[in-house]
Amino acid sequence: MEKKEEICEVKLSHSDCSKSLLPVRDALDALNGKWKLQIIISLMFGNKRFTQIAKEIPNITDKMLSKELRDLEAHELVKRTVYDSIPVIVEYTLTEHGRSLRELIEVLRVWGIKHRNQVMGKVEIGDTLEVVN
Amino acid sequence: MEKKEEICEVKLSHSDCSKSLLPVRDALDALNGKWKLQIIISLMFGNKRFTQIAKEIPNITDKMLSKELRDLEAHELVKRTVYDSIPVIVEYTLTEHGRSLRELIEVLRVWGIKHRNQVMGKVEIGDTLEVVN
DNA sequence: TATATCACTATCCTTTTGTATAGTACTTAC
DNA sequence: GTAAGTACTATACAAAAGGATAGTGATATA
Repeated sequence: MEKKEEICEVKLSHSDCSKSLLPVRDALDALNGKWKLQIIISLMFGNKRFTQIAKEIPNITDKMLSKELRDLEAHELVKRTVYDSIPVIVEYTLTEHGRSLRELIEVLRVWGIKHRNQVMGKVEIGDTLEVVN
Repeated sequence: MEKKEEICEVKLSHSDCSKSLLPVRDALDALNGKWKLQIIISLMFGNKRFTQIAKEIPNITDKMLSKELRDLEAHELVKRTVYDSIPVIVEYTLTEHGRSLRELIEVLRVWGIKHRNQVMGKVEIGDTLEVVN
């Protein structure tokens, strides 16, 4: 009978947890990898053309930018517009859905600053370290 | 002279944008991949032991869980405690710093639901699709 | 004519991520 | 004594992500 109670407890916790896991998984599927959020940030600051974005984001290669923009388009976060002027101009803009990531990015940015101060200041992790105080 | 103005505009925007990019990059470095946030969510719901976490998160393998827990420990988000009882019990808990991700996860969860409703309902993307309405 | 820009694509390679399967040393349950 | 659970590690492999470099066809600039 102890066993039965335990199962109930586990099931409840498991079910609650799953309810959180699924949407977070969905979000991560759309925003995965090193570059997507950085591209979205760049577009929030008004960048629009391929080469501009490439210059804005340190170390991104053309190949990655091209691939990630295609992914973001498929997820309806970014819109690609081709103007058939001479020469042809390709413009990238955020969709309404893409702009709705503003809050998430803000929270991530604030947490990132905290993380850098609390953890990265002490020990060198990765390659983006700059000396703190 | 048009050129000079343009350079100023780009520089300003670039500098502002970089200020956002760096912390977000820091955050992504600590939280990257498919599993870290899911593990943290699982620990927020009170799970603590290796096998429990493994059961809680769909499709994670022992190898990945083991690796990601080590990464999270290195970033001071998770604490690993060994009790030398018989048999030995290993407990994983969130650190204060790990718990500070609660808001981020909540925002991500809410956005994930919105994303599922707005985008994933229409077209099949990935393997987590369930029929909407 | 030579160089540069734009918006990419192609190729090759390495690293990381993820899967599958098995095994270990211990203990508890049946 | 057999099976199952705990907390992993080891091995082998496939797939995806990411990096480096070069090239393309257009046009614009010097």
